Amino acid sequence: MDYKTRTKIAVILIEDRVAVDSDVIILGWVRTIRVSKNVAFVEVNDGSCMKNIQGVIEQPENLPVLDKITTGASVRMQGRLVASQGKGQKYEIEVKSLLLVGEADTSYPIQTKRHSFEFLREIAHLRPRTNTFGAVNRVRSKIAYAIHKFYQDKGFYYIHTPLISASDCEGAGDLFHITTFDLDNIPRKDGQIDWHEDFFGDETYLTVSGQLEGELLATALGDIYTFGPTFRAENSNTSRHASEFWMIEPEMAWAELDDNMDLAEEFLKYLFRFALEECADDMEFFGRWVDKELHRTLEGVITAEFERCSYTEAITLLEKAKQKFEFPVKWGVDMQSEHERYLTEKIFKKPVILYDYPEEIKSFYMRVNDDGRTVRAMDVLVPKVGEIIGGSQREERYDVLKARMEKKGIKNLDNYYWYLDIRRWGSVPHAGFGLGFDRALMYITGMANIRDVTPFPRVPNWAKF
RNA sequence: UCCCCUGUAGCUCAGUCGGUAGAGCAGCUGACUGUUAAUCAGCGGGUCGCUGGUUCGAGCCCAGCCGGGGGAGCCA
Repeated sequence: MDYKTRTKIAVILIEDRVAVDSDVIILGWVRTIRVSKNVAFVEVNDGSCMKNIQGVIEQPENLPVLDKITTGASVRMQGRLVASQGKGQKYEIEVKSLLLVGEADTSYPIQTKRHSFEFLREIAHLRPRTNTFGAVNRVRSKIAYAIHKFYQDKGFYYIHTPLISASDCEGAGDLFHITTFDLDNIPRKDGQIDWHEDFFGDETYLTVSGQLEGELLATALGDIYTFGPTFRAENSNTSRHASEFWMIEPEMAWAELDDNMDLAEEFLKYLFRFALEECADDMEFFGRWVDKELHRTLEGVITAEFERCSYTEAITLLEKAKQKFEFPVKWGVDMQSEHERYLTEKIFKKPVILYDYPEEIKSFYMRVNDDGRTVRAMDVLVPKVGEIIGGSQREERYDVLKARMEKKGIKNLDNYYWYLDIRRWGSVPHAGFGLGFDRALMYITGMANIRDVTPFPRVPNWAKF
């Protein structure tokens, strides 16, 4: 059987680059088949696009293999591309040859009907063959590409920060330990675990962020971005949290908070527009079946000028609001998602960038304002989700940073000598932010659960496949 | 981790007052059809999440455990 020659369905149905009457070979999986005495229809999908192509067989009795061709089977279909006689598709294939490559018996779990996302999660090895998950994975790939294109076109360098980290205080959540110790026989010294005996001669973790290393590269290359996996051992059981997820973290030298805001706004708009323009077919599917408001929501972000509002102003606005909140509002408290969503959905009705948060509720590395009470942090809030980006201008003054780290109770400051060193020699103002890739994808596709935009999600109690 | 909901056929679900189970879809067989969530007829299909308790009798009531969903917190 010849697998080398084939025409992808997207080339026929999306790009419309194949002339009628051409001979084509399709390699793909049968989505559904209808056989009757005088005519049979086989719908094949090859993953190149949302759409199936329909093969028409005029004399089914001459093709006994049709008995074995069932939903889920892989086939090689050869024939002439013709304008369809039926409704619902522009082209179809007059089948000359139909070969069964891999049969699918009746236990194939994906049926020609709607399945719940919960069920499909349990068969994550097969769900990419469904319409929804085919679309999710295609868009995921395109958006990953768009991220690189956006930054590369701006002259940012893509850097790889380590996934294995020895700093236990990068700021966020619980960490996964990594070790080569025999867990039944862990070396101890004076009652304590003796990490010197471990693989790296030190206690190590999976990283929770590439930011600190990103700063090191930004203060040499100028503008950089990271795009890679991160790991959090938080016992979070929500639709928005995964234990392993991908994050984009740009970092710019010679930049202050307003530059950071400009970049974040431009970046989000670029990604959303890219999805609408480059994934039109898949996006149309999401708009029809997953979230009817999707296009309006994304267009709203693309066309809006993001509101910029200080934390202090936002608190004042929330205090004046008639809305009753579960968590009371008061200067100094961290913003709850109900507050964030009220600001972006009710007060401004568009994306909002909040900035200058109280020093006490934000991380050690954020630049302290002249008032001494606030730091140059920013969160980008969007309707329907709330916070989608978090970032800051970094503290570039050595003494101020060191004092703040001590104040925040960071032990073993010596472990961070390298982070402080870039402030000792040739320090520059710099700023950056983090965007959760999977969360951005949720926003773009309208999918409500992070487990359904990640091909093989890792969450508490689930690391299958 | 906390609060609420939930677990019955391959899938989605119903199951009344406690009397050992039913539908639609899928599958199989046949008929029919330029069909496209095809249609029509027939057939097969169950450790009611697990363990224990109450009861003459438990899918149903009680307890514990396990799984799933939604919300909250933490965050991206």
